[in-house]
Amino acid sequence: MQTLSEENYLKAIYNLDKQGLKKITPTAISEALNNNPASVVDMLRKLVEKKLLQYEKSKGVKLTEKGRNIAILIVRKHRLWEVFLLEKLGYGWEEVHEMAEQLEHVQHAELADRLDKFLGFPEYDPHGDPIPKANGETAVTYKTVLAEIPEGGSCRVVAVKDTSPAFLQYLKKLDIGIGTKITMIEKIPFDSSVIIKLGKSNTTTVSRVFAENLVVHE
Amino acid sequence: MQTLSEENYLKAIYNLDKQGLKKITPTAISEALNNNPASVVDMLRKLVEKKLLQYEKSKGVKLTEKGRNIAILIVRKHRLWEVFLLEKLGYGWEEVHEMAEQLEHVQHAELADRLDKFLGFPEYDPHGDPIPKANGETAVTYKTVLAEIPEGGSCRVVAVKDTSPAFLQYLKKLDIGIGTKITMIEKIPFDSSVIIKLGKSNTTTVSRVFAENLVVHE
DNA sequence: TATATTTATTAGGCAAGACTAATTTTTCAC
DNA sequence: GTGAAAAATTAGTCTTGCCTAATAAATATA
Ligand SMILES: [Mn+2]
Ligand SMILES: [Mn+2]
Ligand SMILES: [Mn+2]
Ligand SMILES: [Mn+2]
Repeated sequence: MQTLSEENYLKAIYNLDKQGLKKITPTAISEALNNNPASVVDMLRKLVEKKLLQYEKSKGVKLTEKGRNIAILIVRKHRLWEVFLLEKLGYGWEEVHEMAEQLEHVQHAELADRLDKFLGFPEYDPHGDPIPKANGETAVTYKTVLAEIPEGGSCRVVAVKDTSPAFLQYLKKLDIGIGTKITMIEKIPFDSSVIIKLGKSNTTTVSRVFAENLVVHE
Repeated sequence: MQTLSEENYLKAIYNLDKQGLKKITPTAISEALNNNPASVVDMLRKLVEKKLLQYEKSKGVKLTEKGRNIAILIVRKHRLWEVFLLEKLGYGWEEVHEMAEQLEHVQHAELADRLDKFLGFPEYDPHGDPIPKANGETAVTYKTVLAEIPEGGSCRVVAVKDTSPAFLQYLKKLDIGIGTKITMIEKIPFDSSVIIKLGKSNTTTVSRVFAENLVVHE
């Protein structure tokens, strides 16, 4: 059994790995958890002791099979609870993440599977992230962001990278959600803002930061 | 905002009060929480500081309005989550309490009300305990236990006092649940065991401890 | 390669929440 | 009312998880 804090470290490390970070360092982890590298070093020692990860200064941090399984289960629970909160309790997609951060730590052997079944085995969470299956398999995450689409190209929104209420509320205001079709009209060289067209409606200009946090496909 | 530990103290004190204990002492609280009176004294100091309760050695502990409201909300969430786990996820009544102990601490202003609505505003939890309403009102709890029914008298199960899996599994085995009709056949003076009849089926003998943990009405 | 900068680690502390072992109060019994 | 027993409180520790400051190690840079 792990503490809540240990679970959050495992999840953070798992996510950094999924994001493609090749060398996972104490500093990277401390940035993800918004705490101090010294605290991370303490905790890494403890997690190595518990055989949940390996740490060599040259290679960085690697989860063991056991550590990764725990991390996957937490992510699975997190995303399933987000679906529950949105679909069953009617919360908005900008509200569910914070509660899921608490719910993901609720412990019971069958909980994830029962929730999964109750929700009808959803494949994606409200932010477009794939929900790991009971056997631990996870669909590949799309990595292309709107900023990478060439002028004239078009795509559909498949996920958001940033799940902060600020970003999600802005998307809601622009009427952009998972599945929305976007055409890249023009890229402004000065500050990398982009002009896009939503469906067949009017065009909008969004910032570089915006365009780098919207995950698209096609 | 309170810590998880503070919430558990408030809930324990609220429950002792509901059970009719006139003077709530550090020892009583430590027994409810399965910890040490010395720890309780530390925490009481902190909760007095936060104006969540008052403590005078002569009168014992009393929750303030603020403290009681927090306690009621925790109990409300606990019981609503129990209904959710039983009705929506299909758990048994002996399994839900442990998870509800975790879920009751999930924080969000609207959570209890949304859950309540989703569940169809249930009045009682799986163990027969009344679910506090959004405005804080709570139906009176029945207090008569099976042991108090006179020979020849009959009654219906309305709740269980003990919610441990051991007791609930035993009840399940005896096919006793909320609503089951029981007739008191005989009380054995020697050890206060009682012989009861379930519905119109056969008779069974149960212990004094058993008879004191089954709440009945009529 | 030597120096500057960044990163990692160690050392020393702090707050929360619990515990054990005194010690002081209260309560009970006679 | 006195002495014994029970309850409450205090004192002193421990663990977890975090922090800051100091030091050591690794990287970059010139
Ligand atoms: Mn989330
Ligand atoms: Mn999500
Ligand atoms: Mn319960
Ligand atoms: Mn209950």
